[in-house]
Amino acid sequence: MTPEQLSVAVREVLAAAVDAGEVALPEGVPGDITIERPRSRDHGDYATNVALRLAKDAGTNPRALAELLAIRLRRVDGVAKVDVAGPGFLNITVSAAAQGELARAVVEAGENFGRGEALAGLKVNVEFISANPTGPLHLGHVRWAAVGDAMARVLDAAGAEVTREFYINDRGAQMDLFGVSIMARAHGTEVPPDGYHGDYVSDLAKTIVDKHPEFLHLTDDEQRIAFREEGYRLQLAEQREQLDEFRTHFDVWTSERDLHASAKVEHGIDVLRSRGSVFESDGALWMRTTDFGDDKDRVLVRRDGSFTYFASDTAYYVDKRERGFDVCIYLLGADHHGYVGRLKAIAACAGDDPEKNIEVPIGQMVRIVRAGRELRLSKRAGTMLTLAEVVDAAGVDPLRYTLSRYPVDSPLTVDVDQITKHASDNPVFYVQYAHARLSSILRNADELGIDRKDLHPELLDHERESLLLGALAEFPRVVATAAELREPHRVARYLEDLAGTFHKFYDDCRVLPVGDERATDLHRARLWLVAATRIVVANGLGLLGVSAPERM
RNA sequence: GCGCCCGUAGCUCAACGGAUAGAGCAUCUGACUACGGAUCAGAAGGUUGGGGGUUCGAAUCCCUUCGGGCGCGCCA
Repeated sequence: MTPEQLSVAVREVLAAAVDAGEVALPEGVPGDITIERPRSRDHGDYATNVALRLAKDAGTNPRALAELLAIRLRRVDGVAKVDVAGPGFLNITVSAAAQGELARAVVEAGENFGRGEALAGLKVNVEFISANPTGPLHLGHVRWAAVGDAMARVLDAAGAEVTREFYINDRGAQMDLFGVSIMARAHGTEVPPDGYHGDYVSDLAKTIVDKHPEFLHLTDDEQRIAFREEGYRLQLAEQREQLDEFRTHFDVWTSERDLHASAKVEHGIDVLRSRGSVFESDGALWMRTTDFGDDKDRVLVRRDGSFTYFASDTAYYVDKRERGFDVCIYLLGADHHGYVGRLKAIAACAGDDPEKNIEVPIGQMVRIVRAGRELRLSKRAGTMLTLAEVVDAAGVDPLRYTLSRYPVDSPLTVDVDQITKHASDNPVFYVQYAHARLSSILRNADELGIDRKDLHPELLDHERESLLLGALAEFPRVVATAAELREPHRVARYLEDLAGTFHKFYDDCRVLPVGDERATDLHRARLWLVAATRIVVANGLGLLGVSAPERM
């Protein structure tokens, strides 16, 4: 019996009580009845606070209402016990047979277990990282690579149609500065103070000169462009390669230049003009974002006729909506949170609902500590820790896991020594180990020739079996909640809890026969449970883009 | 100055407005001649920064105050 089924049962019980005239609910029977897993085992398998919530409407006290509902609830098939506790909670214990059936359901659903329809029909665009192509991706970007990808996977699992998108900021002054910096290195001259000083610029210069020695003989103006363009090409290719290795794949790469080249910027401005949000002043073209909560109006076209970065943003949003996305998610770092107001204003100016069509979760910065001291990452100063370096040192799985197990709106401190040298402390191994153990049991069962033909769910009545089944039943709700709240870290936390519940079960409940012992129905029932648990662990790790190893 | 985010165990962090605030790491004590000890059992560790308020119930919502991070360009 799953929480979903229980929720339905409670609603039916309420309706029946109303029909029987035992209780009056002027506001009707609520559709959303909360069934939760109580923290304490003493409070049953499930608990609901309906009586607390409805007492006022029913004009009675919560405990009396709870007692009344308990009587009917006890008659529901699969319900073993109902207690009224505390201020009026209903604590429900499910029968082992009803609970054990879940093992079969999970095994039959396989990799689809946990997937749902909560967000079915919703077209979602998730944009993240969107780094400038003027340097390697660094640890600061990696959090969004891990979280953004996990978010996309979770949204997909909840039924949404998801597109992962990377916006390439390949226009503007910083690109020229990048070109000039490479050129300086190629000639062995000083990089300008506000240029890019990292060692990688020298490497780029060398690579480019080796390949294109003729660049050095071009005019200065030609060289600036040649080095800029070649550097751009190499750097973008490197970013893609590193993200590929990090198992973060984008469906769409949109270049800011392309928005301009394809006249989408003009089109975007036209769209907003037609909605009356564009005006001219001081020889510049503006968007009246203050109509929608922005703290100041924004310039689209400068007095000299050139487009601002904001114009690209505007056009980009219009373009996304014209491509049919219902929701555009921009995962930004806290250093960009000043954009939230204007992005929301863009949506509003375009006639959309800024509360619905656009979401801008702000990820707090990753503080990076090494040997007790904070590292400051700066691309221009050249002090950074690249994605490639950290992946080499820590491995993709531990890194992805570490970065996606925290909510993005909390600042995160990563100790580089911790994540590299002491990788075995990482909770990812606790979860992966559970998967390896589960796989091992299933392998051994195969070798012993034990099948799982008949499931006798009522035999799974050990407390640890019950806890494990209860944990498995939570998975679909965890996925749905993670998707709705855009909080993939919930999946990681759930997996740690599930792995712990499994390890405890393993410790107390022998799964396979010992020695010459014959396989009993209990062995087989536990094997079903093991098979189901393995599936859920694997599915959960998959949502985080972390591998589920059969052996470690 | 204005705005956004954060403040929870020694450290890193959890906790759809729910019951006795939980994990991991670190510390201490135990458990392998049976399915993987990368595990398990247990101990210790807290005025959820402070103060008000809302209600059956607040770490969570509101106000206030203190502390930390970040942002406020016709830059990108």
